Amino acid sequence: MTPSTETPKLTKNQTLVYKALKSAEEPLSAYSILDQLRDDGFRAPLQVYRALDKLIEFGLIHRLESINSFVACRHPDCGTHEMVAFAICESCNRVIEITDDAMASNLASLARDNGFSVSRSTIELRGLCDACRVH
Amino acid sequence: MTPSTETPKLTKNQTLVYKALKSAEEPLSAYSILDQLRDDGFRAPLQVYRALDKLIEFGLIHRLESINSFVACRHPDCGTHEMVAFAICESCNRVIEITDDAMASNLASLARDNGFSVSRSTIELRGLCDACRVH
DNA sequence: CTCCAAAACGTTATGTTATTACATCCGTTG
DNA sequence: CAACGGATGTAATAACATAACGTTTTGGAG
Ligand SMILES: [Zn+2]
Ligand SMILES: [Zn+2]
Ligand SMILES: [Zn+2]
Ligand SMILES: [Zn+2]
Repeated sequence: MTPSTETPKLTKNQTLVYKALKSAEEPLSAYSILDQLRDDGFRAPLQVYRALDKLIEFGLIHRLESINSFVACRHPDCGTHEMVAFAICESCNRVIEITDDAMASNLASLARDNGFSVSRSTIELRGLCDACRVH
Repeated sequence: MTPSTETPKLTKNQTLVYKALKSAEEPLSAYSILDQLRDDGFRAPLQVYRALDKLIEFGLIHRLESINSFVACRHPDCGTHEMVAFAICESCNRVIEITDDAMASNLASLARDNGFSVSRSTIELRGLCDACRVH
C-alpha cells in the first residue's frame, strides 16, 4: 500500500512485465503475463511473480484481490493517497482507480470507531462502467 | 452480495460447514474446513465449495477475497445493508464486520461520479484490532 | 403412495494461482 | 581480483478452485 520512494530503475524482467500490464486494456493474471512473455524467455511463474512483487513495491502496479489479477497504475498520484478504490467493470473488465481523501478518512475513522486501526485496504467495486451500461 | 430471503433449511453438508465456521475464531480456508470434516465423511474439495456457495447465497457466511477464506456472519443484520466492510486483524486474525449506510452511499456516489455503477463490493481492511494493538 | 424433476451428493480428474528450494549469474564495492 | 547482494533460471510442490459425470435424496403433483 505504501509505495517506496526510490527511483524505480527497472530490471529487464520487471520492464517486460510492466510493459505487458501498461499495454493491456484489462487486468492480467500472472499466468497470462507468463504466456505473453514466453518469447522473451520467460519459462516459470516465479519470473513473473518476482517482477510483480517489485512493481507493487515501487507503486507502479496494483493487485486486484477479487480477480487474482494485476493492473498498471494509471492514477496521477496514487502514492499520495492512503486508500485507493478500484471499480472493475464486469462487462469490459476495465478498471477505474478512485481516490478521495474524505472517503479514506471516513473509512479509517469508521474502523477506529469499531476498535480497529487500519494499515492497508482492499476496496474493489464490481459493476458496470458508463460505456457498458448504455450497451 | 444480495442474500436470498428464503428460509435457510440447511442440508447435512451445509450444516457441517456452517458449524465449522461458526465455532472458529478466525476465517477458515476451504481446505482447512475439508481437513476438519474428514471424520464426517468429507473427501473432496467440492463438497466444501458447494456448501460454501449455498451458505453465501443464504447470507450466512462471507468470503474474504484478500485471504482466500470464509467467515460466519456475525453481524445482526447484514442482509439489510448494501455494503459490508471487513476489518481483518493481522495479529489475531479475527474479523470485525462494519456496516454504515453513509459510507455505503458515499462510496456508491463517488463511483457514480467516476462513471461507474456499483453492483457489489469487496471492502477488506487490514491492520490491528484494539486488543492486539495494546499488545 | 407413486412418480417425476430438481437439488444435493460422491468421486475423479483437471485447471488455476502462488510459493519453496536451490543453484547460478552479474554488477558494485573495496 | 574477491566478496557481496540483488536478480535470475529452473524444478518441484503447495494452495485454491472447478469441470464432468453418474448416483442419491427430497419434495411436490397427481
Ligand atoms: Zn494507482
Ligand atoms: Zn465496461
Ligand atoms: Zn455479515
Ligand atoms: Zn487482533
